[in-house]
Amino acid sequence: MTMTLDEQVDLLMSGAEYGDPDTREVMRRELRERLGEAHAAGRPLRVYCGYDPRKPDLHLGHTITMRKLRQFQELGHDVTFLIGTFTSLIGDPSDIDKARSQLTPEEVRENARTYAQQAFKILDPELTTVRYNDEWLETLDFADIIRLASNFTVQQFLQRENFANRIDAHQPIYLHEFFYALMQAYDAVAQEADVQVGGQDQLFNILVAGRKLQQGLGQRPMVAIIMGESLPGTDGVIKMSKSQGNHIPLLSEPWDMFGKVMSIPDHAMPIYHKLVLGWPPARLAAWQAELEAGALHPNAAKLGLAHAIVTIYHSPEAAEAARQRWDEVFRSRDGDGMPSDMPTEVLAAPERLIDLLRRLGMVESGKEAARLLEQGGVRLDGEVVAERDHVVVLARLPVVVQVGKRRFVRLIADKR
RNA sequence: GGGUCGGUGUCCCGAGUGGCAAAGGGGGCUGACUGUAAAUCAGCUGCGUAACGCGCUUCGCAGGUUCGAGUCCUGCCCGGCCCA
Repeated sequence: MTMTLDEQVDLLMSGAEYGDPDTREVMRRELRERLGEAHAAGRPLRVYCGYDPRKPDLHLGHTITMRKLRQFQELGHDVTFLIGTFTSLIGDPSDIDKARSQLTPEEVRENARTYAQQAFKILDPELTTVRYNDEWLETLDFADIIRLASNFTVQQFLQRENFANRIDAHQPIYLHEFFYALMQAYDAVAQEADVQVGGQDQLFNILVAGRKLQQGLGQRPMVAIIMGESLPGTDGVIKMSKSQGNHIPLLSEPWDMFGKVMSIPDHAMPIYHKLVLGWPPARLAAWQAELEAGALHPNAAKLGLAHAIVTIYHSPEAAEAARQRWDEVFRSRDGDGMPSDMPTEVLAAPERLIDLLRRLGMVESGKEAARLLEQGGVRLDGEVVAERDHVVVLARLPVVVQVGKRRFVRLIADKR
């Protein structure tokens, strides 16, 4: 670790974005000061990033902040992976549907438990402290909260883009949403944080609420590292999020993960390399040049990306297997295009294909099955079945039922 | 509390004159094409059926008017805006 102070600052500030250059300069300067002081005092900085455990799984989009934490970790600082157990019990205010389904403490604990496991794909478990914010938030009483709230004006909160937009759009803003920011701000105070990492959606919570509250309570305001770019989802445009249905969970199975990565549009490949694989600019530029020169085929590039990502979250072996299966299923133009492994089900008596598909859960409804048959989306051993009344007889067994390109079931007469 | 505007196809956004299974997007699914599950083009996208016919269930909730209601009336619930 022979980086100079300025090199460290450059590294840690890379990817951070604040919407205006002045703020960036301030953060940069403060970070430099702190790093210098910490070094002189021989103590590491306290760095953290908070994650909301309401959703059962983290996805690739979350790894951007984790990689930033990792950088701090590698420079010897104390990293806390903070899990917002308390905040998530309240329910996300901006998401009205979800607000109704409040989680029990047990559910939150369960999610939280796997969260840390998932995070350790990026973070060093030895060097990471996992904490839960109910540790300090639960102890606050109403008087405490009023006192905390008195550090802010309503106008300060209304300036937040999120709220300002909703006022313009005539959408509701609930009072407790203000307290959400307040709670998150208190996280920083309780931990006496030196640095907090977050995404753009946390700009207000960290830069305004968190820093102001620390200052109001006599602490030195922390340095905010707000990651500028967010990862687009599988559609290639909209920020990855579970509610958009375009996310790639860290816990997804190798084959699923591989396929999801393959489904991103070509134009999203560079940002995936940058944000998910964490490629430095030089390497990224070289890769892009190769691509543009035609030396690297886009399909090969994407296969490489999918392989690399599955390798990180599973293993090289799993990535290799997924890739092979991909070739089997999609690359063989005239082959049968079937994966080597697929679920097996028993057919004990002749059954109408429509009923069969529904029974196996390969379609949602009989209507859908009928539609798929009409459109030529259903195959038996690779042959399109068009008659909607087709009956699968026992003499055909074993037979592979295929719906669309990716749903396969092998039908057999009976188990063993 | 008063006035006013609004809540639409259980993914989202959004048209809708009393005849509507309800326009149009997005998303999703299927097919063609290809370099992939990309792009492009086409079709489909409430459920059940002995099924191109019949039935059932949908427009915040509950009633009512009507041969017939998303559309009209009444009450309630939930939101925006203005006033207090």
